Amino acid sequence: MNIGEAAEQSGLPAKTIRYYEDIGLVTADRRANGYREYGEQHIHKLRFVQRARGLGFSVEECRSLLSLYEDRHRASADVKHLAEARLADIDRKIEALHGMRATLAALVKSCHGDSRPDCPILDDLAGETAEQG
Amino acid sequence: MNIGEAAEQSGLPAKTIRYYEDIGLVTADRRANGYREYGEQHIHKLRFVQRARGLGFSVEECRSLLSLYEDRHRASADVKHLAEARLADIDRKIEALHGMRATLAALVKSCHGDSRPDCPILDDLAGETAEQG
DNA sequence: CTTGACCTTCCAGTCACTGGAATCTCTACA
DNA sequence: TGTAGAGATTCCAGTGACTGGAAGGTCAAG
Repeated sequence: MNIGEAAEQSGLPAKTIRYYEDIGLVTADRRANGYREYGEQHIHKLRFVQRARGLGFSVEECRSLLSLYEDRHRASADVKHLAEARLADIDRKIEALHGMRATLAALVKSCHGDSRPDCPILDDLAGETAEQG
Repeated sequence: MNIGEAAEQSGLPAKTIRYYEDIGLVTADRRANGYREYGEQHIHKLRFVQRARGLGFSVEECRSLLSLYEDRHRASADVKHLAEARLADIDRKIEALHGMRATLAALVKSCHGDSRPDCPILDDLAGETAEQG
């Protein structure tokens, strides 16, 4: 199939699929006319990457996962380590976002939000009240 | 003061301060020798930006916040709208991360993580089990 | 034979910096 | 006075993961 259908099947934009080929992540075959030709195994890999990216794995982590996936002799522990590192990343991000959220929510709550010019949010950002966060 | 001390005072790397000047966010004065000269009001703005960036505002949002901060006639409602939009962003991100976390945690849990080659994480990414997430 | 959809490559832009090279200025010390 | 070293300057390039757009080639339908 052509790249357009591969895009539909994999849920990735054609641009992104070409980009993945550029960086050597998933490489298509070529037809006589120069068009890329995708088969089931290509779609499989593209969907794999699409899903892993959706779970927050970086493109380089996707590359590792793909090669682990292709290596029939790899240990599941290798994969588990990658997944656990991602899990820790996610936990750190969630925590950081909760911190931001708390600070911002407090600021929003303290702001009367009308046409008056005094604004606790700006005052806080400017450090004109007690430092926090 | 020079950019080095401004960096210390504001908590931003000198490189970043130059970058902010490049994009017209916070512009220093210049001395006869070409060195940037920072005063209290510059440090104030730099810290403002540093804090706002730490709360997840984009550089362009920081620009808006700064100009609102400088506008003695602005309404606090304007600022509140920006902050509320950020809050909604943060909530969306937290939710997305929780989704990722749940899926990944389930995968990690189901993986025996030893030297055997079969790995539920890869199987799931490859779509070989029931689709989820 | 033309139209229009789809494909190709390549270049540039995004965001928010960051690293590094080449060069200039200032301060301290022998 | 010379020099060493810290710190300043500009400019260019790279990061990650795409995305947009231009210029042109290919294909199927009418």
